[in-house]
Amino acid sequence: MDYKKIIADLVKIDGVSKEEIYASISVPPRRENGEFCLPCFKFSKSLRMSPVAIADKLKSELVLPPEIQSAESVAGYLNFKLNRAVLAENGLRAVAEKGDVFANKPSNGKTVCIDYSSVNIAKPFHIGHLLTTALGGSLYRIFNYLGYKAVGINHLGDWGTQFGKLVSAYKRWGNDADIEKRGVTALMELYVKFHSEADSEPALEEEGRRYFKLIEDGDEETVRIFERFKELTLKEVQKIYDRLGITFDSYAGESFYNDKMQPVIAELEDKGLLIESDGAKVVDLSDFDMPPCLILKKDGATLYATRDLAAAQYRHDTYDFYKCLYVVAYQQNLHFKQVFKVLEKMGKSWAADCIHVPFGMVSLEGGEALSTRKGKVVLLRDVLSTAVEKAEKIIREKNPELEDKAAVAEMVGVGAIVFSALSTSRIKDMVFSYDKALSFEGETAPYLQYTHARCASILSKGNYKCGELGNMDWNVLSDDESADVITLLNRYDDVVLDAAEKYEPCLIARYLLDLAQSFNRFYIDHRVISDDKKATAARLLLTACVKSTLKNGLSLLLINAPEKM
RNA sequence: GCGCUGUUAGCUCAACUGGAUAGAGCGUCGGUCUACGGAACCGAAGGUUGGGGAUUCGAACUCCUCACGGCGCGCCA
Repeated sequence: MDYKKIIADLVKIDGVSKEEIYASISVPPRRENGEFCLPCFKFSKSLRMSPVAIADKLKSELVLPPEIQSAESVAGYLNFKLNRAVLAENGLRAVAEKGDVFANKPSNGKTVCIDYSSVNIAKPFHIGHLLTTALGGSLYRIFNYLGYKAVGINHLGDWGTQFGKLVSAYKRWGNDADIEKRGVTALMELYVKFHSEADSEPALEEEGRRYFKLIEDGDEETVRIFERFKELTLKEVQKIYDRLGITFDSYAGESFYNDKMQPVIAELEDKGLLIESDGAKVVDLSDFDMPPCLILKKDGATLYATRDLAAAQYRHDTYDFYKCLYVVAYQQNLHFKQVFKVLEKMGKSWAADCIHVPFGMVSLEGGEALSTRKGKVVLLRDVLSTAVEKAEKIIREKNPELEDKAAVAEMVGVGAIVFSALSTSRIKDMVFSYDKALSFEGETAPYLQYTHARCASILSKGNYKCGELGNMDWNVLSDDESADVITLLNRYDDVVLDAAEKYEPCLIARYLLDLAQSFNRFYIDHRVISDDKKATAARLLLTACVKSTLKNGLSLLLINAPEKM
């Protein structure tokens, strides 16, 4: 039910289109002014009337439909109060129709590629990777929910001389049993050792380059070693993805594009875009006030941008995407601007559909940057298990009878961490602190999960049956608290749409907090289960709608909602 | 130096895209339980929205300018 449309159809202003009126309708900041309002200030000039007079005049001309209870002219605003019984009936029926578990919208035939997480081989998965992983994973679910086909791409960092160095270190100091046991940690230590040894023995650098050349040339033994490191890393990282509920449709990373760059380079050459500069080959972007985009090094080797151009072309050819998102930190703003501009200069009409979705930096308390080499890392695995342990401890205190404590603790602990990454605007920098990440009160996932469990508990006590509307008294939902909940419930699909358009899962997070808060207020003030059967039926339905919306919204944020906790 | 970005309560963040008295959480202080789950709810204190200018009936939001922080600016990715 689109109340703005009802109001826009209702109000007639000379020389102002219905669309314009629709766009002007907003929500008053305070409840006493109603659910919707039309500010009349901007019509003042063309109508040659004061806003107050306009609002007065409009009010006198209104013929109110059953959905609207009253209209009032207040200081230049035309305020509308809804008929709350009608609001409740229409609003709750609409949510109830979606069922206990919302299904994804019907397919719209559009594909959205999402490049996210993009782990580096032989590097630990630390909290610096949390944002891209959570944001991308959430956008993946949001687009699927809205009827798109999302394609998750993990653009692996699996190419470069660093891997030659790693092989070199492995050959010198590697211990298979240790690597088997400690996995990526052992690999990373080898890599760090290589660097410290190379300081005193410069020949090592050359050796590293030589091993990388062997990988490039397809030397059987070296490639086998490298492939094993790759498998090992992916196996380890998969455990994290499983805990976060994240999946990928493609692991085509840097090495995948080795044989796909030549055609792109040739095309650039053909189109006369490739020019020489200080021995390197670049695409000039001075027309756009940007530094040139480096395509080939002096020695003819390809670069980051070369690979991204090939990847974009490949994704376009393979997926025919509607949008191709790059969920990558804002450090690479310029890089993506350049790459997309080069695509545009190449005449790719789809260049405009390539979108960088930037997000802020993660640092440690005290302003320290994360650094793998300096050992300044907080492993995501450790953060997750710490959170889960804490959740388990709290469950043992608060709900010792609970079955499946471990499973619920996993949902709560992991949820808290993921939510902390998704609850604020992407672009803001984030200082990681255990204290904040492990908070389970206030604006957190456990608060939302708790509210969901509270709903579940009420529904089970009230013997609520999903889909059974039956005979109920809608008037009992006319109070402020109920109306707030129902108004919010009706905004859900708009919020998800907005989150998709802006690539901002935090909009859903904020919304869910509002919804949970308004429900908890409702809960405190109104008894759901009472002797009045019709009233009980209505309040149970409201509770069920809140529960299913919370559950669906949380799932779009990669968070599970237990029935009990 | 140039470019991008950020700056809102002690701290972390909102503000329906230019609307009415700028709202939440944490923290502080004070309340609400013989419970349909207290991981909750209510109240209080706390703001010149970084400074200054401009546009507008109206600005946290648009424009200009300054300050402070982050990031980036050719052979890494």
